[in-house]
Amino acid sequence: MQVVEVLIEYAKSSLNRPFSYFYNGNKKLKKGIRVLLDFNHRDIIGYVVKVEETNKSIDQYEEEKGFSISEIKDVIDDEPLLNEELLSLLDEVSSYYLVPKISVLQSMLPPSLSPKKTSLKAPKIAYDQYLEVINDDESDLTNKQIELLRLIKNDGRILKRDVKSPSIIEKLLEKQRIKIVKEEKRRLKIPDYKYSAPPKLSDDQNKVIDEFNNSNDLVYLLEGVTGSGKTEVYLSLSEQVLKQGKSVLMLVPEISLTPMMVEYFLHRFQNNVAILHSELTPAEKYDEYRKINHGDCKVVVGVRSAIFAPLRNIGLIILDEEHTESYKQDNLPFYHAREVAIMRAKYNNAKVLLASATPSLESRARGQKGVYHMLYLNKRINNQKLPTTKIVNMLDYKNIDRDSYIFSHALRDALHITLAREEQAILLINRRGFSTHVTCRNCGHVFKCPTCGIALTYHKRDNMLKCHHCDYVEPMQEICPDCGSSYLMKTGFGTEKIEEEVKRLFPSAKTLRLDSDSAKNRNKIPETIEAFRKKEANVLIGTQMIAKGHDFPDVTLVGIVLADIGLSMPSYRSNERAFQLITQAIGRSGRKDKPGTAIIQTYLPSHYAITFAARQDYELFYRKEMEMRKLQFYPPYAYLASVTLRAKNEENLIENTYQVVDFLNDEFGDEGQILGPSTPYVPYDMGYHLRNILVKYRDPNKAHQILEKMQQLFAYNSQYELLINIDPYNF
DNA sequence: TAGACCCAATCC
DNA sequence: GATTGGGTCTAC
Repeated sequence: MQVVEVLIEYAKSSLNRPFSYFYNGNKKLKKGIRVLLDFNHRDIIGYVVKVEETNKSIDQYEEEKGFSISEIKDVIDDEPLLNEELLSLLDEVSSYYLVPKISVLQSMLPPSLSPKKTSLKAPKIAYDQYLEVINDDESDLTNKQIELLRLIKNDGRILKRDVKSPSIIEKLLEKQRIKIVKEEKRRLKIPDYKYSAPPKLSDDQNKVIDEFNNSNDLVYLLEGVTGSGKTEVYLSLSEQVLKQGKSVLMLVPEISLTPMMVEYFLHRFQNNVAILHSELTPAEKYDEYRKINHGDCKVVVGVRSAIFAPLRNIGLIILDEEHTESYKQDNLPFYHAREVAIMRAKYNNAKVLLASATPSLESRARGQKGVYHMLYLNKRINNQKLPTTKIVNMLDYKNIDRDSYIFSHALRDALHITLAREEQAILLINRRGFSTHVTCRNCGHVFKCPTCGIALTYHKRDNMLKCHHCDYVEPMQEICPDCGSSYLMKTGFGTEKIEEEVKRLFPSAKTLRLDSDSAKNRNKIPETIEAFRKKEANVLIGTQMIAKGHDFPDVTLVGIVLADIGLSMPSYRSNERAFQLITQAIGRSGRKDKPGTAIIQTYLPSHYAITFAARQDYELFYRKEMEMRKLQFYPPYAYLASVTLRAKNEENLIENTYQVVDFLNDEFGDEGQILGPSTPYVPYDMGYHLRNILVKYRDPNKAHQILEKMQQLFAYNSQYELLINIDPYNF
């Protein structure tokens, strides 16, 4: 009898322990395979972490262990799913982030291989069938048969489904002239790119590459202004690494926003490139995964989760736009791709290259301290000038256009001039929908999401109220459900409202809107971007997704309709976010030979995040923000962990949260600061109430011990659920 | 995580 | 007395 210990598919810390099952079949079970189990009257998938051969009887075994064990229902895999490196990475990630191991496994593997019940229904390997000649003897064949035989011989082989007459194939097979060869199919369609030779590098680019090559540090931070040629540095370094027989992992924030990076890599490395991102279908993901795993592709371009790609012998890991928050997963397993990249680089003896025009404060600070090796690309390749920027104080009514409380005179005039010149403008408003709140003027009722408790946003196009946190939607009401008054007020504005304003003020303007509402399917984003680039419209209105690295040669005006939105978010990172967003958005104005203008409307005209962004001065912003972080004891001067408790019963929840707070206060003493409990911005979730605790500390090793102890004491509890987020972003 | 189980409320 | 609904518990 074989006895195995398995991790079960439920990603909960209270179930993050092995369960035992026996197996009497004739397969030799291995660590790292999936098995089908009966767990508490349900069929689930388990992941085998230990196999033991025993002569004991089941009764004996149960007696010893003190629990009953049942039999494995089915064995799913023959071979382990993960290689040695990923297995050790699994341990490292789950222990660093204090998250259930199974949650890390589920992030590492594509849906078809994931230890989840749904993987059983996920796509299998698809094959292409090819016809190949084994004997070209043409005797006793009909003319049609000879024709096909010659065709196949000529091409070497042809796809079976391309041949229209299956009967002729049958005959040729019967007469043993041809055979069918099955080959794994790659369902992701990638255009055939011709190799494009590298352009001649600038002196600055060569300097960066030399410095990178001639040092032995683990992590490099490349601070390079937009348009300084970072991509070519990535490509050159990747080429070198491939020549050494090693592989390359290239991470990008979101593929739909940066299809350019994928194209560059495909041009240089063709079918050596695998692509991994969230918009692939499960079948496509599975195929890409296997190609990487088999070593058919040595370059992976992908988003956050691609950091777990099963590449072997990695030489280089690049994170483009390293400051991007999408590198941090904000649900289980809460990992940050940068930290996982460093773990993998250590194991593989590889290097990590982080790059950004506006690096995250924590990376830049590590660069300052010499933990990361700083590299710089300060000059734009074609020496474009920075746009002229104007900050408009929206508190001063004299600045505001009376006809439109949203537009200032400055922005309206600038837009007018831009349209008259037949140039293009981008209007950024980092909020989608029409208005942000709907309130009853009579009784003060605010329409809120019943599942998460945040205010609903009015969307005019479909006359619905939508929750921007979950996917809750309800029809817009005409009367207040509390008092029956019909005096409902819509306050605040988003992209929809701006689009309407532009159309009202400039009836001849052609507008395009791009936000996650208008971009429902995966082609919509590149389509809209392309339409705007082709000048099918002259005003592009959108959320932050229009601010990212696109190149629009005819945009000469960028208007930031309200720069304060990010700043009012309750997070220690809100200044950093606002600075990065404004800096990036302004950078879209005035490419090529035409000078650009940017207009920033704000109620906080002297806020340093806005003034430094207007001047595109990263260094000054960095210094000022570092002072603030030091003063307030936030990263990079402190480490953070957040603890969230989630329960149905709010009274118990509050009491339990205080117990956890007391425990943390006792354990940390003056080695940490415990903030909270507080009610999160999103106060509840599917009928569960939430409370947050924020822990700040200097010594991550000590903190890790305490948090682990806390988890053991409090997480194994059915009254509430306890979630730990190490290095959280939203606090 | 989700089925089983338990208890109370509700029905006729 | 049977049925329904909500809350809690537990898993090998």
